[in-house]
Amino acid sequence: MGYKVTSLQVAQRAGVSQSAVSRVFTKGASASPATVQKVKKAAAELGYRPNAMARAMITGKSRIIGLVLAYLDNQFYPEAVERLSNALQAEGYHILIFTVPNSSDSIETVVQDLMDHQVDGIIAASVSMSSGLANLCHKAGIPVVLFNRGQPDSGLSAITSANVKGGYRATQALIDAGHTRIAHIAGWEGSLTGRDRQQGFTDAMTAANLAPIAIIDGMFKRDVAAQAAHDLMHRDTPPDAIFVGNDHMAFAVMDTIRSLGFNIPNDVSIIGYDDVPLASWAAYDLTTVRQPVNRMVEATIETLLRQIKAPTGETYSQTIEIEGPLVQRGSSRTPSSSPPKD
Amino acid sequence: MGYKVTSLQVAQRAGVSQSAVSRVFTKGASASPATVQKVKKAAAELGYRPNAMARAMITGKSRIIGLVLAYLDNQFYPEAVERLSNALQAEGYHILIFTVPNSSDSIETVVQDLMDHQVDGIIAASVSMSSGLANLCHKAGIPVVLFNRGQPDSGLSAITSANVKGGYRATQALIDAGHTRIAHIAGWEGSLTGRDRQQGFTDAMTAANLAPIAIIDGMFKRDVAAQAAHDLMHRDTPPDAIFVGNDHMAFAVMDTIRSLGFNIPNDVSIIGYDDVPLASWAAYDLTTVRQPVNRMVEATIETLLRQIKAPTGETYSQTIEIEGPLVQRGSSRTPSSSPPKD
DNA sequence: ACACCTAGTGCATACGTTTGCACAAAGGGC
DNA sequence: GCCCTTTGTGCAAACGTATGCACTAGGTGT
Repeated sequence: MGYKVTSLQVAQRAGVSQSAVSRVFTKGASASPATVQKVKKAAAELGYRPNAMARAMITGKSRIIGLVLAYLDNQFYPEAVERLSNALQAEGYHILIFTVPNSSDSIETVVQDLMDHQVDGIIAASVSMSSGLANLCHKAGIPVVLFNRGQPDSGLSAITSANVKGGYRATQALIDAGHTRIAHIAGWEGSLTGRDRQQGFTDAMTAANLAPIAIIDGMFKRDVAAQAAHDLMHRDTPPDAIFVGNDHMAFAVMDTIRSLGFNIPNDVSIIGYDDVPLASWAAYDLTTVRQPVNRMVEATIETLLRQIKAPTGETYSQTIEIEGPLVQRGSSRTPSSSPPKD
Repeated sequence: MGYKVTSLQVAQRAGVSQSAVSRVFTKGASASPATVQKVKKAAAELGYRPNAMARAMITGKSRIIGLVLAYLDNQFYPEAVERLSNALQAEGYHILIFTVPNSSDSIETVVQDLMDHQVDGIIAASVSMSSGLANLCHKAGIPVVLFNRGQPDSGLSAITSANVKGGYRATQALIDAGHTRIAHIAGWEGSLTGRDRQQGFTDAMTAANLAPIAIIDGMFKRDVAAQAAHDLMHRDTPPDAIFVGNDHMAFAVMDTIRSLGFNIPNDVSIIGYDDVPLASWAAYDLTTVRQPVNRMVEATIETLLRQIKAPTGETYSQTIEIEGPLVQRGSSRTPSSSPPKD
């Protein structure tokens, strides 16, 4: 029996007008204590709750925000999703979720889908948007925030960690520990995130007057990274340290290297990026650069809501970089644990 | 400039009525080739797309389904979410996502929220619904499918793996390998999933005429399971095998046991449940009972859509149990790798 | 040529809400 | 007791679409 109870039914049961009912349930509207009580009573008896869709249609605000993300196997994202979800829930928003392969054509249709649903805003996690698409959103007045993936001159807001600095810091730690044959298995070079971390790597190497043993694109994928690690360790002079573009790949790298009979960190030091929960588990105990998820989420939501609440036309797009510390664990040597140099 | 273009504007530009436009975009309605062409042209020029909310309001079908889930740190769920999302997307549905702590009061408000949004159906992953809540959904004509968590006489559809049989199978494998001092760190005893797996465990033990060393409630939580493992291994006669209620806990158990100086599987065999991706990674190489996510997702969606499409009033609730094999890996001994008995 | 059916179209209404407007009642300052 | 402000109320018009109904045009069978 799919009976749906409307404000009108509540109204006549409470002996007031339909508008009165609406006002009781619209926060910010005024109603006398007497009406409020009558209406609430009638509503409770009938089990009435305002229809969010009808409300959305008239106000033009759906209180739904679209979340599109590329990877879910990288442990960083489930955590981010959970936090985003909770934070937005607290603000009275809901999340329409989309997972898309990282190809630019499918994201196009997804964003269109989102716009059809009148979402109030879009959070795009680790996906790139064509400038045409960005324009489309802008025209439709839908704010977009890029999460964990900047995009140079898109005019889009973006929240990332300080990837260049983080990459630098990780590499510097390897150098400080006395490593000289250092390789980098990079994040996907098609992403700014990957390129920035790599930039930090080369900056640090150059500053230390060291030449990288190798830089290989790991595509943010386990299997690609594993293959890269395999190749690296089979060189005539294998690296004694590897900075990997994110934790997700670093785990694959560690698995591979160990299976080849090498010891971590005695033979090779490994440093990752993200500090996902798994990094701290004993089986990996991975040294890594922390991405402060909670602060990134806070910044994302604040940026998004500010844009949503802004008077139409005005645009407050902003890009924020959040720094995270290097978390020293057992997968990499420290200066004191290194063999004495010269 | 948040200009929104409506079917009416398209209509007058194409020189037809608003109804005509609607019919062109409503699949199943009829329009002459000439009108179709005129309308499509005008629509393209204006960048028109039908407003999903308005459409939802009039048809009563939002093509949105609500997904509520409790854990996201257990790797099983991100995978499930991704698959559910993709499959539903293919059917033209969208997912409104909610993460809730596993307390019955908060799920109440969440489901209410979902109903306010006129979702066409609800998928509840690993959360329990009070019978009152189940009734509410039934009255509102909103089908509910429980994913990976059955609920005895709720009248709700449920898709689970064959937990009793799975638990039995895992335990039997330990017995076959020659273990005699077997313990069980159970899933949360407040969940049917946890209880069923435990049932399988005790069944197998009884059948083999063995007494469990211990059964401890791990609550599906890493820290609780770790503590349990710690306690177990500090007993006078520690277990030589542990069946853990799910992989997520099993990893914590392995970390703990190894840190105490024991070898897996020489000192202790470990078997988990789920076969999440991480289970196959070299660092854990965990023997486990596979839950076939893809088939569970298929079944979930099929069940849900069938109920959605069913004529109102009729109810096709069904519960499906899907069997999964034991995946033998390195964390547990096999009969041949065991020391010879007698 | 007549009756008949079919496909396509426009008109108008409905979905369930919010909100501007007009107005009534009540309260406050002299 | 009068005027002015405030507060609460109902009426009616939106929001953007789908769809039953009546109607026209064109085609088919005899």
